[in-house]
Amino acid sequence: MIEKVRGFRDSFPEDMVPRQRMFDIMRQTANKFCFSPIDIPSLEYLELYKIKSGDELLTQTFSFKDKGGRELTLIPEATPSVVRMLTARKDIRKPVRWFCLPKLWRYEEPQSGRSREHTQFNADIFGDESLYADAEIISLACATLDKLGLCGTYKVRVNNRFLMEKILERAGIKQISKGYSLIDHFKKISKEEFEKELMDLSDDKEMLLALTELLGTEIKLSELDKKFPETFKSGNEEIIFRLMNTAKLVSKQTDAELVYDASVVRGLGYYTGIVFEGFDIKGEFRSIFGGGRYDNLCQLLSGTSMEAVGFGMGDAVLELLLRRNNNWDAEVKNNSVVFCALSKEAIDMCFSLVKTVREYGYSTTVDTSMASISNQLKKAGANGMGFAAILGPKELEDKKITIRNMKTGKQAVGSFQDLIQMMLELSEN
RNA sequence: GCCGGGUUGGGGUAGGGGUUAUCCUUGGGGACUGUGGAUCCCCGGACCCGGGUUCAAUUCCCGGACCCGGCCCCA
Repeated sequence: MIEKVRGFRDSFPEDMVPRQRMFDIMRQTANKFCFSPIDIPSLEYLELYKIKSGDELLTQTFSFKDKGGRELTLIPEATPSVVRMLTARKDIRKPVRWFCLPKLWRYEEPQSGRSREHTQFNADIFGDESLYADAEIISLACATLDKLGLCGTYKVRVNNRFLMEKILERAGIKQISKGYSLIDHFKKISKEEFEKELMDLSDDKEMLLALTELLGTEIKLSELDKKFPETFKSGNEEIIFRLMNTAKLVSKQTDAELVYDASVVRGLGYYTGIVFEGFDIKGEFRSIFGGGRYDNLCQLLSGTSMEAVGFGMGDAVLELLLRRNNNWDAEVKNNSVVFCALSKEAIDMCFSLVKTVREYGYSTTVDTSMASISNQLKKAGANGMGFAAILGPKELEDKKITIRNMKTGKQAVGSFQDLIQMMLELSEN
């Protein structure tokens, strides 16, 4: 027996059914927001990731040399490929709204909500620098979660990289990237530890105190202009208003709570405006989705300048969340029928009926086991079938068929032609 | 890459230096001779791998693999 590869997961029907339902909702929601589907390759040149990322990322890729000595890698993220595809075409009208559901791979230690292979719902808007694009991206992420039945269980924490830069400068912090790195750890390390490390970055104790205070506070975006500390406000009014207006637009699409949270900086260096993360309100899991504006990345990767804003939503954390909300079941399909054949002749007859039944939108199969009727019905019930169509010597003689609603137990007998009609009638009650 | 805890049939478990390895469940078959998850009967199925200690290891020791969780990182 050969074991499966570390960090990879087998997915059996009981998981794939709810997972497909989740992916279907992602696709449907993206379609409703007029995002077009694309697909990206699973392999790219490692080079594609060297440009924007440090060595850290490269050690966490599944990469190898192909037979021609080229360095390839299973893709660790979607954005570079999407950008490569977009900039390869000069004829695409802006703005561009694209989404995809690629599998991504990361060579790191598996832990809760994170395996070495996962699927990510990825959506971007290119060529639109406006706050409307920011709002649409966040709205799509929220609308998807709402549609999954998660409304009220999550909130979105928002920040803006420009605003943070100004704040760090005002706090006297010169090493901006070190500042971000420390802020990223704000929620993970103790307050004492944090303050100690913060003091190393600047001498302005008063400002650092104000910064620590701000980092520990969540402000509703609708009240940002009133509640934002005066110390950091002047000169940043424009960014604050943009954040507020973005939130106002998002609130037309979702009831999800949007809060300003200075500790959200995202690990990435390449974000250039708004950054955001979706969080489970109970705080049990890692972030549900994350994203932001990255207006400079296209230029870096391809030499073509292009504004962009997008998000990624992994399936692993989402699955944990849906499981916790008891929304991860393989539900009974009312439009499924099993033909219970009780004789050889009946089996033949069943097979000449299934095509029509399928054309009417039902999922159907024939039970050819020739087991007793009670065993066949037992099996049908266990398999969650909506109907059982029973065909035995009795029915064959009369050229009729018995149809049973497996949920209600109600039955009807009629001609083969009436089968669909009988199922419709049995569905109604 | 690092740290902690695990690993007994498909799932959940009991046990334990020498036994036919326990029980539940799932799966397969059958009875109830054409109407459902009941009951009864039968069957299949496991000690993660390698090395060491020992007369003897599934059990003890060491290493590895994998699983769970955490660090790093989060694209």
